[in-house]
Amino acid sequence: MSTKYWLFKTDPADFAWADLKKSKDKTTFWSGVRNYQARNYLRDEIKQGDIVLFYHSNEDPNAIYGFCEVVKEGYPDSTQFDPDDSHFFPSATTEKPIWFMVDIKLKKEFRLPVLLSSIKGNPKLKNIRLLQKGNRLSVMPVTKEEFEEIAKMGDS
DNA sequence: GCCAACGTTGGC
DNA sequence: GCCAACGTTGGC
Repeated sequence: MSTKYWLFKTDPADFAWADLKKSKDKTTFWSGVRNYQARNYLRDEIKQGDIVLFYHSNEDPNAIYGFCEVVKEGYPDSTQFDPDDSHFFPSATTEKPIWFMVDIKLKKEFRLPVLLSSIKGNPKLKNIRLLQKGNRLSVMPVTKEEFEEIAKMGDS
């Protein structure tokens, strides 16, 4: 089984790289995704051992701070059942959950965050999903080549 | 704060 | 099943 590579977006006001670093075992559950395409990735395609780039959106500057390893595969997102949670989803039941999450553990912090502007300036990354016009997916695949290029940028 | 792009909702 | 209205995302 080969490793796959992903990019997760987060608004740092909600959950930032610094929050992950403070988390127990540097591990967190990735809850709150409410988009069906992203849900399908979380439920069906993201496997233990896969690698996840960690991207901050709505920040100045936007950047990838490092990457994580998937330590638990898709399971029901508990926030969908909690009426007090902003991600509560009334039509979901524990028998028929709609939304899923995975657990990720910090694997490596980049020496230098890889800025969105640097990604845009790198011809090798011109096809990356992140740069596609109107792209709003918060969970998206990246290729091995794209991951390796970004990891190199973060280390140099 | 603006606004383009997009996903979802709901009336028909 | 269509599609207009609406809310949200996210870069600038």
